[in-house]
Amino acid sequence: MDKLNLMTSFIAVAEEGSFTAAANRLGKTKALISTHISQLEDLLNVRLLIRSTRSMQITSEGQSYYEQAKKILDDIITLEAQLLHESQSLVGRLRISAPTTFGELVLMPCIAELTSANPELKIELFLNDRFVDLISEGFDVALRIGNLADSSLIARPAGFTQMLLCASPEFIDHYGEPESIHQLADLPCVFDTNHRHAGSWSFTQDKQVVEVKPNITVRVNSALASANMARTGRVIAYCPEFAVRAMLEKGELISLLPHERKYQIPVNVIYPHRQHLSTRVTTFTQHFIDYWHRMAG
Amino acid sequence: MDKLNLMTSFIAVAEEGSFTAAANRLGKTKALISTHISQLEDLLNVRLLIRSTRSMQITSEGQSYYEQAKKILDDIITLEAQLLHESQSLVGRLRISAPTTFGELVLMPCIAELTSANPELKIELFLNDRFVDLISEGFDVALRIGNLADSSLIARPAGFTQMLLCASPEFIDHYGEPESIHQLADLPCVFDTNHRHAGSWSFTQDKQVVEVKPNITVRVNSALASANMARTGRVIAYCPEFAVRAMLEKGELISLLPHERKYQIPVNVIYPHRQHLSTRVTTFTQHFIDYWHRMAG
DNA sequence: CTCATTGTTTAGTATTATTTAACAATAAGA
DNA sequence: TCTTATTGTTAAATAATACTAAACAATGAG
Repeated sequence: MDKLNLMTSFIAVAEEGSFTAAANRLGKTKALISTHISQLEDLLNVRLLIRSTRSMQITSEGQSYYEQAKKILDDIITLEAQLLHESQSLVGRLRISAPTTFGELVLMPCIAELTSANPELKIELFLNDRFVDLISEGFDVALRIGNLADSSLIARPAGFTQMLLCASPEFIDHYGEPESIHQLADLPCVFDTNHRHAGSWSFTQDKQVVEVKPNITVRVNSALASANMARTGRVIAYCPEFAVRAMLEKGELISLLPHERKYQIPVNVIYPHRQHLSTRVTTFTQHFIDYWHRMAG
Repeated sequence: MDKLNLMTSFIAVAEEGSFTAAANRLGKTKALISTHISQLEDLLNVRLLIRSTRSMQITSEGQSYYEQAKKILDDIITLEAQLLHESQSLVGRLRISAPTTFGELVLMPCIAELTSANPELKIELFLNDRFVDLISEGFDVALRIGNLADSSLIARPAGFTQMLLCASPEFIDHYGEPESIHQLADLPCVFDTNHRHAGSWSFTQDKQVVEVKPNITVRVNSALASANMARTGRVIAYCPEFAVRAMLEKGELISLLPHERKYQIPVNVIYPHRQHLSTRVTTFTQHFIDYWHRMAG
């Protein structure tokens, strides 16, 4: 038995002063109102209304129940409205998980735009290159670079990042510019261990993926660290474009074999469910995708 | 859909941290808890819990909903407990309707006992010899002397009052003591118009009711007034015992034909319904009935 | 006195609540 | 790595209830 329904019926009767009027107000039959009041009285074990077929009078218990029951129904309406507002406006906390270098170089300016436009939005960004359990660590959303493992999580594709082979001008002066990816087996290379395939780099040739095993002299679990390593002039690095963009623009690194079709890796926004997404999550996602297209395009 | 049920399930899940534990606590199946949470989320259009099959985490919306929903359920429990206490303890108002003379002579001492034992009980006593509509005038209880009209009201028999033929010693000195009720047709009488049968008095002889038409010289709508009239020595009165008891004890009036079986009229306590009587009503009723038996017996 | 209207009751129907059982996902233990 | 036990979800079946329609008794208005 739906107690809130009974309370609603009783409040209508108390305010209208009649079962029939209350039934009309609620769009129900008077028979239903009658059983509702009886049920409520049985439930509370208290007489709420003294009634004959023609006249009715509220008891003193009924009066005090009316006042407080009305307040409770009001509280529920207020709670629901407030909750909807909370989820549909850009206030409150948004916990984001992202890979370290990606977060440092790409996400910080993107988030800066969002927070300056929405000062009540509180972002908590956790940068970590290991795979994080969104649910148990309570993340609202995560960014993932690379192909996704099978999972119950929901992915929204945001685009791609280009992998680039890079070396410094000094490196090229010393070793000459390679003319084929197969020369990488003979040239000193730094390897970003965040990549899936341990010890090999992937390239796209004629829409086919080609794996090459470079001559690895240094391994490090950071794309930015591998780019900085290449900048010293000792090694070639294979980095996502966002990690080396600034260095390429300054001439500190040069993109090797630029006419080769390099490997593209997907960028995804991940969330742990599909329904009832808060506006915080959807707004962040859309803003990031826009930002990413501006940067890449 | 019973919203309070959904809220209860959600609160259990939030506190137990698991659907299965919540189901055990509520004595329901986990399947039900699962659908309850889904329904609540659909209803509110807000994600309350982020969950996989093994781990779960409350959202920030879920947290704020939990806190306020818990408060609302508490409010309902408090309201119901308070209401029950209000109806089951002797505090508050009790509106009583009673015939005038009966109230003045019998009820006042009876009520005095009750209120001195229960100082928080507030009695409102309305004395009136016309028939009062309990419901539209908001009476909790009424006392009725005499046979009841058909009605939807509930009657609880309290006993009887004896009708007595009375005259003063002066009257007897002057007219002599009558030897039969049939002499009343020739003796001056005062008639209490509160009686049902206009112009005749009823007696019981051999378990048969006998009607006698007295010689009415005065009519008045008050038993006490008719007793006081008899005390002047001019007339015979036919009064309920409670109206003349004090005068009989003082010798101001004498009961005529005491060996005749006089007419008994019922005393009833009336209330407008049968269920969910407040303790105020049942306590008053029981106390009155006890009091009445002490007086009569 | 009749008539219209009230709240109640009952029986029937529509809707919802709940369970059972099968399922996919996953953490723990061997 | 595989098995096992446990989690939350889902679908189908059933139990429970909400609701309505219609007939009813009570009563105030005209």
